[in-house]
Amino acid sequence: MSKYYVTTPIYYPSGKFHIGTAYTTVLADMLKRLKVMQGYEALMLTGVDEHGQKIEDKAKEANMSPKEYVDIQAEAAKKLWKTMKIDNDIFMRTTDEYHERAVQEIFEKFLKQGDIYKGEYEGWYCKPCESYFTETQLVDGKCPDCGREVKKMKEEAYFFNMKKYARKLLEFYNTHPDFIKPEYRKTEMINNFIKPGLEDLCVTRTSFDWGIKVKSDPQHVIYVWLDALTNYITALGYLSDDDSMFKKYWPADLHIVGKDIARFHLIYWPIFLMALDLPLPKTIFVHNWIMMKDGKMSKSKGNVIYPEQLIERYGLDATKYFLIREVPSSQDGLFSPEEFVQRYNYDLCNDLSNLLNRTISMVNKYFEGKVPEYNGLQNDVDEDLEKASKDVIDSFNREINDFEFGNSLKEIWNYISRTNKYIDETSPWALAKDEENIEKLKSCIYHLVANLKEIAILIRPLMEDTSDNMLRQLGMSNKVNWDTLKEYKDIKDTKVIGKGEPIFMRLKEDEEIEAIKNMMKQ
RNA sequence: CGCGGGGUGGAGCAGUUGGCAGCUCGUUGGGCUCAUAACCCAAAGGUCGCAAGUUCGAGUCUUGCCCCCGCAACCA
Repeated sequence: MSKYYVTTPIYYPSGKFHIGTAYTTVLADMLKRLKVMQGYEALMLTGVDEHGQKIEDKAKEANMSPKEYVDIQAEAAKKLWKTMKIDNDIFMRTTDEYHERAVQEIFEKFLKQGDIYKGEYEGWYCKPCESYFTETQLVDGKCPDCGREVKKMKEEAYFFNMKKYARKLLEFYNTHPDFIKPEYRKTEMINNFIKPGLEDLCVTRTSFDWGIKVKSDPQHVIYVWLDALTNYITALGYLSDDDSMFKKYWPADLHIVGKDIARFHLIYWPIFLMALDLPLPKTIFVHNWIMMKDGKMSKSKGNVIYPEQLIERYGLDATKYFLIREVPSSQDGLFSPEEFVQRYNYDLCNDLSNLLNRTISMVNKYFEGKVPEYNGLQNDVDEDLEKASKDVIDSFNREINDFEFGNSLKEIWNYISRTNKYIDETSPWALAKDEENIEKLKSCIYHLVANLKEIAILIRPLMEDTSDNMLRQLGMSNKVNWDTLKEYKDIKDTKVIGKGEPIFMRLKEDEEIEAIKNMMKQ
């Protein structure tokens, strides 16, 4: 059995997770479930990155110790993923003892190898905020957080020698075309960072405490990336007593990351791995953001939407559908109340839910609920429909392999439309009027049911509840996998439920748009 | 001359190796009645950012210019 290891980043829990975080996680979850259905031994990792200055500050604000604060945040994250039925196998916390120990060991190894050296970090320091900023981060030469004067300061710090690996990294890029998706992210990295010459990365700080201490120099705390990125291997038990998982699952098949942290994953992470002499992940997929109509989500703009809000009102599957459907790989996706309600109504209610409903109604009306067996190509359009039923599987796979996840859904929905059209082409209500057309009618109904079953399987990695619901109404078992798709003609002894239940009810557009707008103001 | 992405009918977007400009929504007209005023068909609507060039032929290639967005290194 082949393995598949997919990861999300470990999120920084300094606040509530918004819809962008949910997007990444839903995507990873969908791919994991897809691989499981396809017979892989799939493993999904997500988690939280709990160290750093900002957490320390937030904890102080809340009158807690950093550990107390992150305990609460980690629970909140777990709860959200539970609500979203995310099927992650591991929930990583960087405060876990085995992680801290491994990171310390990695640090010492790098030090010994000469990859890490002691130097001086120089930057613009804001005393009240106790933070360093880079030249470009400053706003009008002042602190971007509090607006006060900043001072150029130096502190002792350890650096990772990135330059040493620059050529090797570039060579790896060139010999592994699938390493970075989409391709233009690679170009961006090469032009912006590698070609001008990599700067060494500062990997420790002394200006705060909340972090993993350097073993040989405990005044220093290991800073962000060396701590965070290594979670992908420590989560599997790298450098622990039991590294069987690591042996089995590393290298990762896919890291999913947002464009904001592309640089760290595309440059620093591979270099760390090279320094550890470990194989590199097969693919790192950089996804774009979900933007609000008036730009980036921010509390001050009053345009933040939280996944819980949408789930509570519209259900999990509808929320997940929207997320995956709306973010293209070439640019940012757009969230707006209008878009959300329209997708819900058009795609989920009109196209999908209604197709199931009208089909079940006809099976009952014409065959007392019993699905006729396959009887060949009776109607003129049957051949064309069956071809579509094969094509949709290919196009779905193609889009998934191209990392065009939104398009993969589009392909399924095209197929749903094709099936709706088939009803008009065959006009079963007309066929039912004449006993002579009984074989045609049987064929029509059979094809409709077969298509719906196929659709239920195709959407299953993303929308399991909906898939279950569809199969139940069709009178079928939900014990299905990707191979079940091959059994298009094999439906037998099946009785649909007596009265179809809408899986998605049409929303009143104006009301719901208003409702979502209100959510965003909270 | 920092780097990358984008500028296509009212809105949001597709357009692989150059070959009659597509999709979804909206609009207008029609069909159907199995279904959730749903579903199906048809029509109207674009000088494909601007200009020049290569070519029998360019949204698609070349050059120049104009807009919008992101990145520009230690902030997840």
